[in-house]
Amino acid sequence: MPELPEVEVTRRQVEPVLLGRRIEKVVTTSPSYFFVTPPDRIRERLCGRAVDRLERHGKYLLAVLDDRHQLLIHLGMTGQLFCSIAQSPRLLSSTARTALRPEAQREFEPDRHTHLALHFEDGGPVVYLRDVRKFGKLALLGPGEQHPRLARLGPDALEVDVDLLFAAMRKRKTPVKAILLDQSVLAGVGNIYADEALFLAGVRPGRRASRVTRRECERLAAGLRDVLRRSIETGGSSIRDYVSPSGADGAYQDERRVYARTGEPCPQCGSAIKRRLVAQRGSHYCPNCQS
DNA sequence: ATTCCAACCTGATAGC
DNA sequence: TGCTATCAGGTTGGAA
Repeated sequence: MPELPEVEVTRRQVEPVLLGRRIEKVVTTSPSYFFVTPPDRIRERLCGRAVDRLERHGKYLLAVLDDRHQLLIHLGMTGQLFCSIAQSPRLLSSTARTALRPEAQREFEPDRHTHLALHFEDGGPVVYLRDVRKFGKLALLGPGEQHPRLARLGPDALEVDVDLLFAAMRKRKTPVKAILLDQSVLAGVGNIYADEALFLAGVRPGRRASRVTRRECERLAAGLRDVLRRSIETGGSSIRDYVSPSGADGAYQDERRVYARTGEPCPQCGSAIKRRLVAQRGSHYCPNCQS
């Protein structure tokens, strides 16, 4: 699901759709794992409010309301935040999609996975939050309240600092990839971009963090910055469930060097990309270019 | 103090 | 065709 670039692309596209529009009606699904705050409270609280701004903290989105309450959104693995003028065929299952004629694919119809729909007084575009697996989270926070999950986040991965990264690696016998995925060290890096940055740095994901040199940390930091920035530029990765709020698929997956390319030739040396479990996550690397 | 691991869900796909 | 097993971009809380 969405990592930093996908969440940032979502934020940039959805914020202008939200700003200055009064919410008239809120539709939710039933209480579930997804709703940290019960859906009836969310409906009641959002009704009549407007969103002042949409912030991103790591992989979290935070909608700040005009009454200073805040709606915290995590997209989990399959979460999608988008609006009705940006329908996308990708929102349907592939089988359901192929059954539709192109002209019938345009209008998004809320389904059982659409856990939140915001309708506005102006009658304009509806904003939807959809999450098939319900690993995402929706929580309402009071004015000035900080959710413990946000409090634990490290600095944003776009501003990765070499010294900080290197310090986090010292004395840790855990794989370097586990450090990159640790949101309290760096906020926003997930499985795809961890693998991509490790490739650019020439470091295997399973290497002990304490064995990563300062020089390699510099390459890792640069790799992370490059990969995250470039992905935001191209609209994020759309490997499985992610679809940008505009409905266009992100294009970054075409630039992936190793992620989900098991068996394909390494773009640098041609060796077959390997896959193995590191830190309980599927990890991809070139056995020749990465040590 | 770290590291591991199951759990939260549903859907797509590979293999038989 | 259809069934089963495996795999998914995340995070947590508790066990080891």
